[in-house]
Amino acid sequence: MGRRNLHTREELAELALHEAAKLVDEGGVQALGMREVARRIGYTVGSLYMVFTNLDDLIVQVNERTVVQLRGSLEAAAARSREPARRLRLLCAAYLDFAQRHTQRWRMVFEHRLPAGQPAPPTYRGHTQAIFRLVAAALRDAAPARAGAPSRDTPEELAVVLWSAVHGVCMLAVTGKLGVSDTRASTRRMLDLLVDRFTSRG
Amino acid sequence: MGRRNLHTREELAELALHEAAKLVDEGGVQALGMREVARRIGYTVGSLYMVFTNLDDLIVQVNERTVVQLRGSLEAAAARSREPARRLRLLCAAYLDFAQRHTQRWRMVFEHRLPAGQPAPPTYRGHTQAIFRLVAAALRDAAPARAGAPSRDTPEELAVVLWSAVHGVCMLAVTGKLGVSDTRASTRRMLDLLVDRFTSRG
DNA sequence: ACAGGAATTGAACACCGATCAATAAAATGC
DNA sequence: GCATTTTATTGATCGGTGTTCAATTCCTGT
Repeated sequence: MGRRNLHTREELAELALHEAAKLVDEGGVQALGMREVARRIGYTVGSLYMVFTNLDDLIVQVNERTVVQLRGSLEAAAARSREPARRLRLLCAAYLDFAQRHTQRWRMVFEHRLPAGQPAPPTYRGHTQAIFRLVAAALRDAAPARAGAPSRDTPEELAVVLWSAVHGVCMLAVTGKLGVSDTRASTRRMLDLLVDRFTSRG
Repeated sequence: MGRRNLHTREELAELALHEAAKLVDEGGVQALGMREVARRIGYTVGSLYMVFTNLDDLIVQVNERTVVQLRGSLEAAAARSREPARRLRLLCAAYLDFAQRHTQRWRMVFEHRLPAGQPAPPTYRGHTQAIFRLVAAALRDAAPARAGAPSRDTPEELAVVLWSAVHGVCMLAVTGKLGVSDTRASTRRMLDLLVDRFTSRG
């Protein structure tokens, strides 16, 4: 077959990314292969290489979408309450919810290694930092409430620490590496406990 | 070549596991392959399959050793102080140190997926729980010091939360997914901050 | 010394990501 | 409307992987 022009390059990329994401959700990174993606969108491998430089590129672009989606979920959660402490808890719940609903894609974001060379695309950092800013804002709003000795630590630093911690709890819970019961409810309790302890002194 | 009997099965496994660990340390999971391991220990692939059922089996056994080594490091750290708060900080420092020294092998422990079927071997859980017990013990020792209202949360629950949090900080720091500066010193500060906040109310 | 068994190999298989000449259809010029 | 150029698409191909297994070669017990 020669050229068909059924889809533009953008459409082809869209199809591929969509199907790739589905593939990952179904069977983890391991299930993601160029041939399988091509088959599912009705093309052959060669066509994918017109749009993606290689498999890593495809993965990075899927990850980028996942991060955008995650950021959206967290922003929606943050908008649901003006009360800082409650907002933090909503953020945690949203993060855990996302990790549990899109476990495979979420893991891929954090576990994929790109080969030796250069780092993730700059847009990654943008979204990551936006997430940190959501947490930092909540922490900043929470801090003045506790009068008295103001903390030496900036909300930005605190946000990084707190969110890394939340991330760790979600990751171990979701991957079952805790060796303990990992019910949805118990994990939420753990997160509440973490935030409680973390914010109990400003 | 026929049988040589240069090594017993155990020795062969030992050689393979040792070289596999080195391979991972050098180039991550990606660098670990049956053929390469075989080449390095002076055998061919076939021989490896006398000792390991497949690559996943090899990986799991490398991971098991890593976990044992990690547990040893943490136990040594815990033995270095009887003062609970200080002991917690030593445990954190030891964990971070291990993650930074053996980054690739450490990541493999948490990131490796074994295919669909059964979970990690039971010895895994044993060591994992031993680690949690170290943390729980320190927390238990720390709790009575703060008199007044005793916490409703058991030290075991607290240990799981705290250690998951510590794990998250170490992981994001070590993999550079934070998007912020990830110097050794700053990460240790983050861990101290986390433990501080976490234990400031018993 | 011999037979039986066990260790070791190397070729094979099926799959993967990646490349690229060949091809067929659309786009363009006339 | 026809010829030419351009471009999308294919499918065969390459080197690599994990895995299997018949064949080989040596050790071991008698």
